[in-house]
Amino acid sequence: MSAETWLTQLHENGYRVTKARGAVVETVVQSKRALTPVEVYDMARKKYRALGLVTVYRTLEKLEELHLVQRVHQAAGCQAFISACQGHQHLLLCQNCGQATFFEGDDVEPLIQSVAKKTGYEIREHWLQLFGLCESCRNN
Amino acid sequence: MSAETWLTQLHENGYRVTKARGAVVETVVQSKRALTPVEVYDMARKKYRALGLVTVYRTLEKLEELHLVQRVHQAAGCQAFISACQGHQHLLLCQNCGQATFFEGDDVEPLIQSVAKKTGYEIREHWLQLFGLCESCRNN
DNA sequence: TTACTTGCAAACGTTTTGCACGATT
DNA sequence: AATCGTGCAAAACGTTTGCAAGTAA
Repeated sequence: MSAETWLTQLHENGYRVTKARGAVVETVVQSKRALTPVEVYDMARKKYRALGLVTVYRTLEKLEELHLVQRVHQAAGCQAFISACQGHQHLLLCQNCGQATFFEGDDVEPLIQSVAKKTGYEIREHWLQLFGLCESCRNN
Repeated sequence: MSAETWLTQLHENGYRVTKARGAVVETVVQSKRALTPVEVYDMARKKYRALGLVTVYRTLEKLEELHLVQRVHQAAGCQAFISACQGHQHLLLCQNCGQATFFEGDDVEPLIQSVAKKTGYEIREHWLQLFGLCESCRNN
C-alpha cells in the first residue's frame, strides 16, 4: 500500500495531512522491518528536517488507532511498529536481519476452538509470532 | 511448584538465598496473574519490608534466566512476569480479571512446518497468546 | 573471611504533557 | 477564521548503574 492511501485514510478520519505526517507515513510504509519511534524519527527527518520526535509518537498513535500500523513484540521490548494495512496478520521475524514477513494463520482457528472448549474461555483475540532465520540469512 | 523449590534452584545455580529473594519468589509463585515489577515490589514488601525495587528487578532477571518466570506480552506493554516452571508454554489471558492459564500448543507444530516450507525460513522460536474471558468472568 | 547481595541515590532512555506558535481546512 | 497540529522544554515514568554497607556461605 502507498503513503498516499494512508494519508487519505487519515484525512477521511478527520485528521489533517501535514508534511510531518507525510514523512512519518512514508518512512513506515517503505520499511521492511519493524521500527522504533526513534528509528522512525531519524529516518523521517531525512525527508522533513523540522520533524519532532513528539510528532512521531502522536502520528504512530493515530496510525495504530486506524490499524495501519501494528506493534511488534520482541525479546528486547515491544516498542516497534510495522505497517499492517491488510488487517490482523501474523508475523514471522528474522532474528538476524530483522526482516518481517506476514503469513496466513487460518490453521490457528481449530486450535483456538479446541482451547476454548477445554478451558471454558470465550476467546476474543489471538496473537502469534514466529522467529527464525529468513532464506537469505540462512545462506550466509 | 513451591517457593522452596525455586530457592533451591537459585542456590544450585550459585546464587544466594536471601530474605529479599524469598519474598519476591513467594509473591510470584503464589500469583495467578502476571505481575509487573512494581506490583511484585508492593506485594513482596508485605512479607519483607526492607525490600528495594532494584532487588525485584534483579531477582526477576535471574528467575527469567533460569526459566522459572516468563514475560507476558499485552497491549499495555510487555513488562509483566508470570511463573513458568513447566518450561515453554502458551498463555491464555482473561481480559477482565487478568487470570492467566497455560495450555498445550502441540497443534502449533504443523502450522510452523507449513509456514517454514512456504517462506523458506528456519523457524527457531514461536510465541502464541490468546486473550478472552475466563469462565467465571463470562458468567457475570 | 570472602564474595555475593542489598538498598539508596543518581543516571539514563523513553514516553507524555503544557504551551505558544504555525499550518491546514 | 477556526481548529487542529507542531516543536520545544520540561515533567513523568520505568529501568539501570555505581557504590558503600550488610549478609550468606
